[in-house]
Amino acid sequence: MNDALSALRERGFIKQCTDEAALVKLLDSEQVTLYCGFDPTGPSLHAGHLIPLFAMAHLARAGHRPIALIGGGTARIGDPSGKTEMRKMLSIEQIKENARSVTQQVQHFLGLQNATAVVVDNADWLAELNYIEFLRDIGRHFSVNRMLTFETYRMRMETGLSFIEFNYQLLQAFDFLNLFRTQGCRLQVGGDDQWGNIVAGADLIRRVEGGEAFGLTFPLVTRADGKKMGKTEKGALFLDPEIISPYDFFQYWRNVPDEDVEKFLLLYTFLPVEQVRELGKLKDREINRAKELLAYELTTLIHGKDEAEKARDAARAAFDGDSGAAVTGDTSGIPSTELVLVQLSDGVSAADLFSMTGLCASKSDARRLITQGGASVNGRKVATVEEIVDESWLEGDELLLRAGKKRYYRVVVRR
RNA sequence: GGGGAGAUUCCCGAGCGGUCAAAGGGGGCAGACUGUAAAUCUGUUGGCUCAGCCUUCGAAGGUUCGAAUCCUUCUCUCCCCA
Repeated sequence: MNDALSALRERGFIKQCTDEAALVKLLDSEQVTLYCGFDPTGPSLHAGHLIPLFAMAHLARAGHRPIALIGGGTARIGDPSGKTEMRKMLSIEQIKENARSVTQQVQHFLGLQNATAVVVDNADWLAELNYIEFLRDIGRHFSVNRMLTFETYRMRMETGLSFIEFNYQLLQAFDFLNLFRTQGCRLQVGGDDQWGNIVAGADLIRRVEGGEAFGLTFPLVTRADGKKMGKTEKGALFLDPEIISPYDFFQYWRNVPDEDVEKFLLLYTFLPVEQVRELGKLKDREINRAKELLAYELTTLIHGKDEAEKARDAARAAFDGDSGAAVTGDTSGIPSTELVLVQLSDGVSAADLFSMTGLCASKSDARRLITQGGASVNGRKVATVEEIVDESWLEGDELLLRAGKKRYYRVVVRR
């Protein structure tokens, strides 16, 4: 379990640490229990959660004991960190449902790394808190003056901050204290936006228990092209295959900017550092090999080897040939819907087909695409808005719709 | 509690009785160029049964031949005072 921290540092995981020298010593001398929180504010984890997940996996591999804390309680409050306005409140039912799926995803990911996936939900202790007791025991340790100097709150002094959000930090600090007491948890890790909350927890432990606890944050990952990390045209890059298909997930990573490939390989795969450095040296079109590997490795971790191979093969089939030519090869990884043959025999307008598959948001959108010459079916360009697609367009049992250069969708005909 | 300002299409932000589906920018999408990259240039950006029609300018009413623009009430936000 030596050098767990330097390994993380080498891969680019470390942004801030409360007392690095002491933490190194601790990590080198014993098995450390650590935790990271995941608020179930959405139906699924997304790309932004990958950094803490990977970090926990690395620490687990080094012999330490990670706990994933699902914020079923804190999600009822809403974390103001890094947000310019209050997000809308989720219903308790919604949070519970989110917590279920998030728990599963965390367990799945950490399970693959043979990490003993301890998962706890802070609703178990926060939901029952007694307000008066909490204020007396915990609240008195927090200085409003000091909290107001934190960037998080200062920023919100402009736009407004409600009392409910102002309390978030106390609850998260209490979580840390609670895990310190019940699990012997000594370290909390999280995104850098959590720095204030994490430090507040470590402080609370020192004040209440006189114990020493540590905090460690990860950098906010950015993309070289300035686009928001993990954002797709459909929204966040969720890990749930029902929301983002493995193919689209694969494509996101396959299309990352050149400058980011090395950084992402270090953060989002377990490939050895030396190998990543070699891959990072690739130039021009060669760098695409590194991008493909990044996409393949990560898709394998999230969706499994089969899905990753299908996605990779489908992407190769769709993009390796001459653009404009009909696609040959195994495209089964590309998302698809079914169409009954009878419907096709009667002919379907191309605009309908494109909006039906979700490649275009609306029929007007499809018309626009066709007018601008960006629509094709099985390599055959849709020339006019009036174009009708019928059986003569079929290639085997399939219509491979292409919108623009990169977006594909399959329509499989059922006979 | 009192006084002031404001709520516009994905975002920012013009418009202040008809010529407004609403300037400009950002973002998105498409085309050219390419390496499924970046940069650049061009086009496009509410919906539909698309040379026409329908629904949008916080919500509900009202005035008018006609409203995003005027009036009333309501909801919310920000600022100043307490």
